Amino acid sequence: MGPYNFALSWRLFSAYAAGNASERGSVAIWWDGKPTLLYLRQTREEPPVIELIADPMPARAREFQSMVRKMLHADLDLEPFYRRARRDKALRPVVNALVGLKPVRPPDMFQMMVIALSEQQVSMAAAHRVRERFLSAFGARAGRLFAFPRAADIAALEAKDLRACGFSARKAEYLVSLACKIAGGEMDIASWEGMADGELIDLLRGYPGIGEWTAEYLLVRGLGRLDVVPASDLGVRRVVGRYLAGGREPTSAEVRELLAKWSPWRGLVAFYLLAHHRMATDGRNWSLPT
DNA sequence: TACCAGGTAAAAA
DNA sequence: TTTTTACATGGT
Repeated sequence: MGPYNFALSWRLFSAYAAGNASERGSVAIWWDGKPTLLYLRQTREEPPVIELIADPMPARAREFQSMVRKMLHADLDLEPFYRRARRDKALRPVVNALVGLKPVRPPDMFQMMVIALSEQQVSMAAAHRVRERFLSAFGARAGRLFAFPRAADIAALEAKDLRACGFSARKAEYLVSLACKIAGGEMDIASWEGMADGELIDLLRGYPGIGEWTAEYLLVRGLGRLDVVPASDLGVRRVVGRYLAGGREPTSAEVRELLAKWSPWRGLVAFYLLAHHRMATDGRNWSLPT
């Protein structure tokens, strides 16, 4: 199904994955009640295939593969997006430089909530360090990596336990409360599947700790709702300003206007702009392994 | 040393 | 109703 640049996609995903994933294609996840280490790589055959090795090989192999396919957006066809983007002066060089890039999403929505809450307000570097401490304290070791703790694991903790990782007292309370709601069934993630983006954003915003930014972030990054944009996101505002508005820094309302014409790929456009800008500026060596 | 960083909710005005 | 403030950590 169209191009897939796994190495590039994984590098962007793993850059801030703390101790959960490595740059070379491994990631620790929970499966069948056990912390499991996965290795992923793309073969050189034509067409390329994503090879998947788990240690130990997991139960329910078919379900397992389906979960991995979701993580990788394996069923996303980029071609319609590229056809549209290549007709646009601003987007053409961006997509041409990043052909085959897809977002990688965490396998678990509670994990995505931990990531989102950790990234509220503070720098990516600060959030990254907090998650490292969180993982080493409460994660489940799989090889040299850690699987994120599940909601039920965190539901059993006190807010002060999370405070010790560097979460603010309020974020710590929100995370324990969210964990309790998921573990207790009050928050039914399976039921989100059939809901429209806007409806689901409104639902999520009703939970303490989840504001507009977080709700939108959870949808696009955690659920793969690629038309959703966290328009108030500072990074999004900056790249949309840089690539689509002559360099000034737009408000979130202006971001929504500037991206309106990209539906149903508004979130994907923001992702591509962020990726392109990061690779151009952050000093990391983004060149792919040979 | 300040100040800012991929926000949120509660207090104050 | 709208505006202001506290919050935690890491980089500059």
